[in-house]
Amino acid sequence: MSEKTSGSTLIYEGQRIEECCLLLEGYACRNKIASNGGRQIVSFHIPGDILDLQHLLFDRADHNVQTISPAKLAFLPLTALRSLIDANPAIGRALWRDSLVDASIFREWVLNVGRRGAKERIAHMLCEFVARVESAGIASPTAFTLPMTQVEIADATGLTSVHVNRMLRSLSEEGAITRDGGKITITGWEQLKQTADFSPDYLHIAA
Amino acid sequence: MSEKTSGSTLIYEGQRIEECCLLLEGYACRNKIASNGGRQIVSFHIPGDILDLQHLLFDRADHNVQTISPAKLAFLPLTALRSLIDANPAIGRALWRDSLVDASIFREWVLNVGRRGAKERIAHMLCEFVARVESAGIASPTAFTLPMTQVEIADATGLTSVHVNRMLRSLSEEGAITRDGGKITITGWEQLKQTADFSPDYLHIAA
DNA sequence: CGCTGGCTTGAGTAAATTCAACACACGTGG
DNA sequence: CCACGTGTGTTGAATTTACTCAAGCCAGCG
Repeated sequence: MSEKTSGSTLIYEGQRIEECCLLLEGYACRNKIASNGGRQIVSFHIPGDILDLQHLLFDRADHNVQTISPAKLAFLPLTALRSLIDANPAIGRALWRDSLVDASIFREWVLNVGRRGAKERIAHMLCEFVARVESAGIASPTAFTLPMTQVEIADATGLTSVHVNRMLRSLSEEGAITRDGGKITITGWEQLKQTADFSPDYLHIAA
Repeated sequence: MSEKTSGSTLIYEGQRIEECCLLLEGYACRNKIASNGGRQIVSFHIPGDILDLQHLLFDRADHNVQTISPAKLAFLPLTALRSLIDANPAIGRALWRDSLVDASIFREWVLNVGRRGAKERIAHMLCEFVARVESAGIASPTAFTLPMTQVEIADATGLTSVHVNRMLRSLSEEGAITRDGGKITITGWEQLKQTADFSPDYLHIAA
């Protein structure tokens, strides 16, 4: 078990990997950097998530993994995990399914960044995050303050933080969210879902 | 085995799935539709690709699958595929790896659509496609005319077809590509890679 | 106390979209 | 056979969206 401060980089792109990170407490993200300097967050992670399952079958990381809050992590040696899976195929299937859910979320993100306007895009990202937090039993959508900064929201949605700020104000004026000292809470869940074009099917949550 | 015309929809979002599609000849894409009517292509597929591996573990499709050229397909019943994997774990691992490569490509697409300008974005998409075609042994990058239309390029890059047209002209003026009656060939591979910010690591091609 | 990181706001600019038209190839039906 | 519609590509002009640049605020912290 290991404690990390907010903003710690756990895995660098190109790094050779020997163990898998399990997020126990706190929040994290995966991101890639373009050569023009732009950072794109490709996923957020919540307690219980495995952050780099792909390293069971890839030996090098193709993206970075960073905490976005203070966090606690467990590191599982890949060799141990591999023999666990060999001995118990059901675990392998469950983990495979996990990585397929990951992929489904990436597809939705491509849609989100590619074909939705700025406000819808941000709203969708918020909806997805709280839907996952709720499904993990961590909190209810309406009683939860989101852990990410406006810069992180910008990097996740392919926008600038300035524009995110303006859109958040607009969402808050419409009553979908409430802001207090930079902390975002969702106070108009139905409305947020509607402006977001959010439907949770792609999360494949049902048992 | 089954033949399809260009533009056939093989799988609809929400559909219940009993078999897996293997693309034998021709090209296909996976896409999602936003409620504002926008279509986002989330991946292109080449001969040899399995188009919906995720249905081994999901019972409903979360996106559409369509041909973008005349195509030949084989359909594998999921039950048969599952018992094949149970009997032969190495096949399962190979397929799992396949789905992880898929996911890695989705991540790169999120970056592409989120953080690159229009021209780089298109160039990157073209680079990826020919890199995959080459790695599959179908053709060499420079001697291959791309199978997709400008509308499809637009839907894959999150742009409009009008803007794609202008950027293609610009790429062709720079000598990176050559166009002839709507057919695109890559005639400046090194230059295209450079404007694209393309590095093939994320394709995890190495054996 | 002075930094730093995060948030906010305004004004000007750049990028990509929208709207509108037209050209061309193709296939279909009269 | 030709007429017609459709899909694809092309181009220009006006518009919108989001970005850039710049400044300033506030809270937390060394």
